[in-house]
Amino acid sequence: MPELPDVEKARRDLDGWLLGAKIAAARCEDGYLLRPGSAPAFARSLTGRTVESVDRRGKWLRLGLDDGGRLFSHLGMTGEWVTLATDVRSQRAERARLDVVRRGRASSVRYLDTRRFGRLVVAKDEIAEWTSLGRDPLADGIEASWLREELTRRGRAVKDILMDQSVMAGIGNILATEALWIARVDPRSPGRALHARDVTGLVRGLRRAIDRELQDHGPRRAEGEGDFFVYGRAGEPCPRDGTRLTSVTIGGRTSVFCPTCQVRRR
DNA sequence: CGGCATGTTGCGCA
DNA sequence: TTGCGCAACATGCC
Repeated sequence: MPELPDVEKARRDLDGWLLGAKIAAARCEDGYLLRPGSAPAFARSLTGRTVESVDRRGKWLRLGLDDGGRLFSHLGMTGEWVTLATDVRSQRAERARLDVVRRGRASSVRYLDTRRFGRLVVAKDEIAEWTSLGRDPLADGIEASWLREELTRRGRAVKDILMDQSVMAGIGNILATEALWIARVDPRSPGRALHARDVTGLVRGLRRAIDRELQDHGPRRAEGEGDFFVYGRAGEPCPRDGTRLTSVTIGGRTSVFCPTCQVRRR
């Protein structure tokens, strides 16, 4: 699920469920998700608090509490927040729950995470994972001049730079793959080799890829097998020119691209 | 059984 | 110091 658009959707959900709500009970028995932290500290720090803000930066979420404390949440690979009635048990891997009361109505917000790569961190102040994040494409916007400077000062593969959370926050393998295809840039091209036009193309590509995922093309999402241009489609024809899509590994991640219309800069 | 997966971190080697 | 590659983390699905 989670790259920037999915995390933004989670933020909107949480904002709707939790803003102004008082936490009547909080539980997370999964010590592995609390890195750092512990089940007792989680319950103690959250119980009785009121949620005053719900923010997102890159792939991180942050709840601001009335005593100045915060709850940070990273969805990892399979994390998601849902809401259920207080007495309903989730069918899937539930790892934490916040039982809240808002305008006199009780509800329960649950954190589900099959693979448990996610994290929940309760802290008094900001945490380094949050403060060291780079520019957020949605919240801060991206300017071609800024991106060009970031790319041209690095020799690493452009796809690697796009996914560097300390440069730009929120871009993962899917968005980077899609944006590079839209911009017709080979993912292996060194950042500093890109032309000015490649960079403007990338800015547009990122925007399009993010907006596309932000749309709720919800109904037949399950069966439709994800409607990506090239992500997950190695071996299939390029939607633009029909060339067989190739895949390479960059920074340990599979990168699909069209060897014909995506230009490789040196 | 092996391979793969939307994420991050840490280690070892240029 | 920078830049990689790669294994590891925990779990499910082909």
